[in-house]
Amino acid sequence: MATIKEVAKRAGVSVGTVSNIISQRGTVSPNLRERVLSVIRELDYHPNHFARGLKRKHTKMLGMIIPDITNPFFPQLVRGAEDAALQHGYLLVTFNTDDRVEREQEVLSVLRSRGVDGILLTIAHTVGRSLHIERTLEAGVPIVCLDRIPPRLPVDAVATDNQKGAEVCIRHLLSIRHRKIAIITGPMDLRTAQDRFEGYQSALREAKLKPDPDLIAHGDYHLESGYRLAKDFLLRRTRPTALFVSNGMMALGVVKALEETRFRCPHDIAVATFDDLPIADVFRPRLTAVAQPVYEIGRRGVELLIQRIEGRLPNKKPIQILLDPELKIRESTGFPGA
Amino acid sequence: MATIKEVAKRAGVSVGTVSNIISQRGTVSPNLRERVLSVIRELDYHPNHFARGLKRKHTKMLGMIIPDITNPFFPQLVRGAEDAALQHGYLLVTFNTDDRVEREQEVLSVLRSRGVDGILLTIAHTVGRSLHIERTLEAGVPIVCLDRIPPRLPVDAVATDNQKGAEVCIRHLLSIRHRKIAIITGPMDLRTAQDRFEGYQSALREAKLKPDPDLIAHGDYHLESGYRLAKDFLLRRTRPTALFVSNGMMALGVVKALEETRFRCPHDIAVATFDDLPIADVFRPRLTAVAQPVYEIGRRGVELLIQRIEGRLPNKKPIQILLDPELKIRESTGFPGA
DNA sequence: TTGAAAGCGCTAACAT
DNA sequence: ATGTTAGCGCTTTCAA
Repeated sequence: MATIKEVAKRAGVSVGTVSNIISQRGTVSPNLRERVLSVIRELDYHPNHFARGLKRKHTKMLGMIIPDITNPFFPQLVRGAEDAALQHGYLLVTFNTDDRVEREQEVLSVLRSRGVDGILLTIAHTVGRSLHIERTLEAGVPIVCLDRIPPRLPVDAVATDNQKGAEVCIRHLLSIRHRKIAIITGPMDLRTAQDRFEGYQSALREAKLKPDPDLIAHGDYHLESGYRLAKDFLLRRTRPTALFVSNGMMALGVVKALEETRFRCPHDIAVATFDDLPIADVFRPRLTAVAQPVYEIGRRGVELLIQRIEGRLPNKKPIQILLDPELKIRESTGFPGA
Repeated sequence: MATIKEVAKRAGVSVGTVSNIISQRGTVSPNLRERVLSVIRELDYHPNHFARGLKRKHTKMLGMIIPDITNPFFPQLVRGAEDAALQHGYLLVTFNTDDRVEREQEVLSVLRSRGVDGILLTIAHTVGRSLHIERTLEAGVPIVCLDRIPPRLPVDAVATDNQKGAEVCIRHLLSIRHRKIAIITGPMDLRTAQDRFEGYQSALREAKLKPDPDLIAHGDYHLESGYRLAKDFLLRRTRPTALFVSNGMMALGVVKALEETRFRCPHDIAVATFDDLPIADVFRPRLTAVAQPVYEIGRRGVELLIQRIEGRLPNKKPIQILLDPELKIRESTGFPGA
């Protein structure tokens, strides 16, 4: 590895000058700059970030903690974050927690000792307060929560407006004359699941319908529960006419149940889902879905985090950004009036 | 952030002693060690990784470069790598290249200047030689190639035995009496695609069948090409009786084509594919697939890389590990003799 | 416009 | 057994 010293020597200048040139600071004569730049190329010189970090007091490293990269929701989130981070000269280090709080704690600790400048966090599905998060915050490491907003914790966050998404979707179902609309919820200790459920209920109330306990099934956001609960609904004597699924993984389970039981959609039952997984395009009929701006959440999250890190925010008050989802009406709910 | 100096001062010892204690080196009297340790706790001292990296010449950071985390093949690869890296005390930093060589170059440069100890690389789909890779290798940064092995470049690698996988699969098709077996290949400048194609051909030759150009279609590993090429095959006057698809993304496209054209599988055409995407479980009929040990490739890749980094390998000779895939026979090819 | 030199926090070789 | 100290590669005054 060539060092700045070697570059300086070879170019016949001082290290200070080379430093000025690579950091685009100060004033250097064009011919000198040219000469130095060419030596840099020649020697295949890459500045050492550790020496730099040591001096500059920041690592330009961001940590990202997600439950599981293997869940098709997250790759897009990571992509959005990575693209934004790189654009701003930050490195992104990701970790999976498998939705386990102990793992989240461990990872947080690793990240801290590595001195990351800030952390993007999609919290593990947790019940109580999150002391490890508060402690990290207190230690002065900024955190931006993504997708899931921890209850009772003042923290920067970027997420989808889940309630609105569910409302819009249920309203659409109502508008095409559905009255027996079932829901498979997420795990009710998660805010996203609560909000989507709340949206479901408020849309029904709006239409003067009262939520029927028989039409409510509690899943856990995993494929298996979608499969099982959908089968339950399908195999009843009186089927609901429509089914709203609270996330994409469970919707995959629902599709599986549909394929297996050979009920036709939307003929026998209409299906709409939260999340528009890229993969969903493959099924017929294509699924009506509440598409979350996942990539955008990652992007905005990083931008908010960097603003916080660089002190470009007016005050300490946490900022929570809610992004609008988009309802994509497709064949699985039939067509209005059909 | 407390420094080692403050710890030393507060504990009334020299920095050298503190350093010895945290690195568990040298010999320190138990009482001194106790005293220092308690000061460390008291001050909430975390060693600065940058100063350490600057000195020790290693960062305990691994870079991982993949084409696109959004492609369902890669999350598992990343997971395997991450789990192994963490286990060995390394941090894993991932990057997407979108299969673009320029991006691969940029990323390699970022990684180098960040001083990663080694790099896991799934090369971008490229034609010519890869100078940037050779240069990185020359600069002494070990690289382990994953999944795709670059042609004409002596480098450590871990991949699936692609030829064998294709052979086993085609042999199975032959064993259940298929004779008109079509193939959708990958991009032929990729070794994996070549090898799978080679396996297809050699299995046919073995059965004294000569490959029929009409049954060979060249795709590009993306969903769209699988969709389009499958439709071509399906809409012919004389359909092939079986179709072998060279990767999972294209298989998704094939399923889409099947759903759209309403041909029945395996009745009208049998389908088998390379790659067993987790998502595939949702389709009916379930797809016969050559399952790659993806997670394992990631794991073994990291292990090989760390051995190389830590100089625990006997010599400089590149090690290429080929892992056996597993044929999962399912309904999409019907049952033997059916 | 350019150069010299003092650290950043830590490790490791060398003294004591 | 413990302390001293010279760097690691870079940035950043300050001086020339």
